Amino acid sequence: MNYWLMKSEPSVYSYDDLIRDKKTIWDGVRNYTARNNLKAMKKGDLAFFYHSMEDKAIVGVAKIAKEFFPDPKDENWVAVEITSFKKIKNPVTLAQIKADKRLANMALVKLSRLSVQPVKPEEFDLVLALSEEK
DNA sequence: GCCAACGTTGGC
DNA sequence: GCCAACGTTGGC
Repeated sequence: MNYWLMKSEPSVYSYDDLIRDKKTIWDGVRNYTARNNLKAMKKGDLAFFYHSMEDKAIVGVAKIAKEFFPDPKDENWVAVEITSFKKIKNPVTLAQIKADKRLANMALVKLSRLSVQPVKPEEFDLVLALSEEK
């Protein structure tokens, strides 16, 4: 199983929106690196849901429900379908991640503009552990 | 094929 | 609002 991180501006589409909708099509990705990551996703993979801009925090976990298919809006690109999986207890902020040496190599820090990025299993576990802390 | 100009993302 | 980082475009 692989782990991912997908970014969204909460004012556009938030994790609470995903909870309300149960599932959503993740389309509109127009970056080759991000597209390659979408294509590498397998059904059942888990992805952190990151709120950019206002929150700058990981707020939930989504599950890949459907592997890549052509983006309904532009078939040169691809989309996946995700479902809400788990809302994180305490959001893990970008500042927290940057402050933790063990997470300093996360793509979120290194490749700050990439909207769909891979997460290492140990990073995934660490972030979840951070979210359990007060 | 190089690279300058330009556009976009997203943190600060 | 600014600007750094980075991706894309287009002239040569």
